[in-house]
Parts: sequence; C-alpha cells; structure tokens
Amino acid sequence: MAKNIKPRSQDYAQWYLDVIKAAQLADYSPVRGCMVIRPEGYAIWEAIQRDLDRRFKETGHVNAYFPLLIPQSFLTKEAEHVEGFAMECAIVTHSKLEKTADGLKPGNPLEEPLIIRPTSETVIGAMYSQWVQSYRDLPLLINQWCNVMRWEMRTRLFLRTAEFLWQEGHTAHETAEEAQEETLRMLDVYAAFAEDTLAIPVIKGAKTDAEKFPGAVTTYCIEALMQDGKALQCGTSHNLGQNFAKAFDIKFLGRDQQLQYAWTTSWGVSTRLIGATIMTHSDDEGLVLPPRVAPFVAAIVPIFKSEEERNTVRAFIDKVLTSLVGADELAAAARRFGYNETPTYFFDSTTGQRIVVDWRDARPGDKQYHWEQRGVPFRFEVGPRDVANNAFVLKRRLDRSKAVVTLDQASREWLRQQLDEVHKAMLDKARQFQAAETREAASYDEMKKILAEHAGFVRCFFKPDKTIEARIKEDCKATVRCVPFEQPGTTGKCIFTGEESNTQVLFAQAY
RNA sequence: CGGGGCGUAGCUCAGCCUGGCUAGAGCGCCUGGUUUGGGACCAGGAGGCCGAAGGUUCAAAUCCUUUCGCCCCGACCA
Repeated sequence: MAKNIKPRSQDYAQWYLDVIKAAQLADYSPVRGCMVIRPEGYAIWEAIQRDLDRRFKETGHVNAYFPLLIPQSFLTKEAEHVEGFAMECAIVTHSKLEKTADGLKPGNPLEEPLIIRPTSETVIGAMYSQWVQSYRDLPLLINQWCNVMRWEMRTRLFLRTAEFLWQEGHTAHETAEEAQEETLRMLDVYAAFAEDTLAIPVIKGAKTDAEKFPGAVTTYCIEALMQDGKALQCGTSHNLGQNFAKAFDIKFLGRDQQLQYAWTTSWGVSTRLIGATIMTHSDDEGLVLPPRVAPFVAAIVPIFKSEEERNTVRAFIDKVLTSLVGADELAAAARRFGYNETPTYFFDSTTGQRIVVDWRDARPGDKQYHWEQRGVPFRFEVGPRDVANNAFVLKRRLDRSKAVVTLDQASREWLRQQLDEVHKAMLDKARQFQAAETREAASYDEMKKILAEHAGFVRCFFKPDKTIEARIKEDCKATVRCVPFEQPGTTGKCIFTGEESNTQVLFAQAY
C-alpha cells in the first residue's frame, strides 16, 4: 500500500492532494490560490490541447489570440455578465512601481482601470463588431487557448484556482438556428472528447436559469460524477443569443438588405479536466492515467544484480524497444540530451508519448512504486529469469494485473492494442460507477435520504425555479446539475411542488 | 468577509503550559559500503534568523503586544 497517500475512504480531499503531490503534477505557488503545473501535469494539458484542437479544426474553427487586459468599461456593457463576474475580478490600476521612503509603491495610476480577463466575451465582442459587416463575414468561428483569472475565495488544485488555463471558443452567426446548432455541436465535441480521450463518461444537458452563464440565453454542459459521489462540471457551451451582439454592437447587413444583430456562442473547457481525470480514475495507490493522455505509456524496470546480468538485461531491453519503437528511434534516443538514468523513447510521434527505462540506482520495488504512482499505464519488468525465457512481465496499472509477454509478441501494434483495451476498461468502469451512483427519487424526502446516504446523482421530476433551487441548495447542498437531454418522455410530479412536470433533472452535490 | 486552527530542517511534527545546556525526531537529500523479482540495512554528512517586528527578562522557540502568512468550515464559483 502506498505510504504517502491517504486512502480515499479516510479522507477523499486529502487523497486527491496526495495523489497530485506523489505524481508531481502540480505545486502550490507563492501567490495564494495560484498553482504551478509541473511537467508531468502540463503534459496532460498538452495532450488535451492537442486532441481538442484537432477536433476544433475539424469543425471549422481557427485559433487566434486576444489580450489579457480588458478595459473595465467593457465588462459593464452586458448587465448579467458584470453581475456574474464583478465579484471575482483582478484589477490593474497602476503602471509602475515608484521608490518611496517606505519602499516600492504603485505609481502612475491608470485613467481607466483594466480587468484581467475572467473570460473574453467582451473584448472579443468589441472586435467582432468591427469585423462583422455583412452576412458574408459569417459565421465567424474563432477559438483561443489562454489563461484567465477569477479571484476565488477558496481554491483547490486544478479544480478551482485563481488563474487557470483554458480554451474559449467564440462564434458569431447569421441566424438563431445556426448559433443553436453550433452550441450543441461543440457540446458534442466535448462529450466525445471526454469519453474517447479522458475515458470520463459525461451527461449532456442544459443548465437551469439559476446555473447558467452570466449573459447567456442557454448554457449546456457536460457533467461527470467523481468517485466520492460529487458532480463536476467538465465543460460548458453557451448560446448567447443576441445579448452580446447588442451590448457590443455586432451588426451585419443581411441577405434581406436589413441591418441586424448577429447571434453568438461561446464554449470552453479548462485545466479542471485534469482534476476530473485524476478523480475519476485514480486509486489508493496513486494516479491512474487514461492511456491517451499519459506522457509515458510504459515504464521499463530492469532487474539485475551483477554487472554481467545488467548487460544481458540491457541487451534484451534494447530488443524489446526495437520491436516497440524501431531501431531508428533507439539510435536517436542514445544521442539525445537528457536524463541518462531514465532515457525515454518516443512511442508515438504524433502524440509525443514515450516509453521510459528506469536505470536509476535504486531497488526495483522503489521503481515500481515510482511509476505506479505516476499513473503510467504499463510497466515491464525485465530480469535475468525473463531474459532466459525470452519474455518480460507486463504489469497493468489499472488493475495491477500481471502477464508474461514473449519478445515476439511485443510490437508497436501490440502495445497500441493493449493501451486501447485499458482505455476501454477505464471507460467501462467509470460508466458502471456512474450508473450505479445514479438513483431516482420520487419525493424530496427520498432525494435527501439518497444524498445523505450515498451522494451521487439523483434523477427526478422537477420544475426548475430559482428560489426553490436556492432553498434546496441551502437545505441539502445539492444543485440541479443539468436537465439531461435524455428524457423519459413521460410526466411525473415535481419532487418539490408536487406539480405535474415533463422535465427530469439531475441533482447532486457539486465541486 | 464571518467562525475555528496553525506557523520550528525540503516534508510531517516534538519542544512552549512551568523561560536556562550546542534546538530535536522521523521521512527525504548527499557520501561510502553491503544489498536489489513490490517501498533494504549499516556508517558518516549537509541542511534552521523557531513566520516577522517590538517588548518583558541576567536569559525568549517558550511570556506579552502588534503584524504577516497559511490551512479547515461557511457565503461565491469553470
């Protein structure tokens, strides 16, 4: 058992922090609420970016970059938008530091304070109003990868930090229908990505008015369920209607010769997805990474005593590597600058995923724990006994299972297939968990009982209403996570008012 | 911003109540040796403005005042 990780059953929050620390994904920064994303954590983000960016391009979007600083006046142009973000804005008010008797003090106050972007609807709206003149300029489909800042009261690594990395897509369309299509298309992209790449099963649905994005007409989301039974919003897609077009004057001359407002959307996912990945899959031994975002797909642990054994083991590992990555990569790796004790070999040139061999002067047991805690999907054990059998021992991170693999079985395709199987197994496991932790409630009391006993998702008939939702939240900490697209097609009694309703919602306690 | 707790080695903490030897332990780190198929052992070593400032005292990690920071619980939230 891992000695540096608190078991989930004892303290889930501490477990989460311990896993991150043990896997060296992130560290606290000198500034409260901010985090340092370390190389192995950032590699996961790079994998997310690579995969999502391809999906965005495939759906016709292009990348651009808009500035970090936003004039304060921009934020006030959309009434709901200000209200939603005003409380958590960081504001730049000065442009230099001056030497005074008491040390350095901010000097040269700005005429208009600048906001560090909490999101970019406003700047982008201002630019779109200049770029959009005619229906021929539409649709405008732009995405940006950037950081944003929301001054949160309480923060948690990856799940909620003052500064975080994300992607925000912003589109403008000729018609309401087209904007709605785009909003749902991108939600589908997110859902497919979550399942295909992160192995996280998600529920697609709409937010209630109480939970929607400030300034949106409708917010759609994908919701996932973590192992402690709490829900986590993993991505949102907003149909902004003409709200921002009106606030920022995004107008175009239509096919009908009429000047009209454009219809806009925005959608985003953040580094929170890394938190979702950790909490969905990891176990008491540490991180478990879905194979498609794991920086290392396999770690090879050599076992030897004498120098002579070391040499035979090394020769055998070279053979295994040749089968997996090819002779050219083996030679290239030998010339590469880097950490000699843990040389790495590119397994997949498009994703940059690697295989690492651990030649450090440590005991094999230490190395096993080391790579296990980092979530590496596979470990290969290669010792004299294995060399004699022309085979190695394959250990699977997901279920800690062992198998013997002969040298002639090992190939790039073989490992790819192993990784795919792991991905599928992880997704299945998470789906089963989600299904088991989703319960139906026919009354409010029943829902409260379920939440108290199990947490998880509670599915029930409900008539969304801001005041009632606030009361429920206060009462049992649960919120409507979404109105799932999948509806039973029948009616039932709203658990709170008893009125007949045709809407089922998912309640849960959320992060 | 309210309620609670904590600042001593890289990490986890003891010491403080009842002031006094050179400020400690475990883990981690470095060196050497024996080891090595799931977290080894022995020996040696590096590492501290005891959060900061002021005060009381012959003497402060310890007592007093002020201050800064962090963590937990709530309101807010991708």
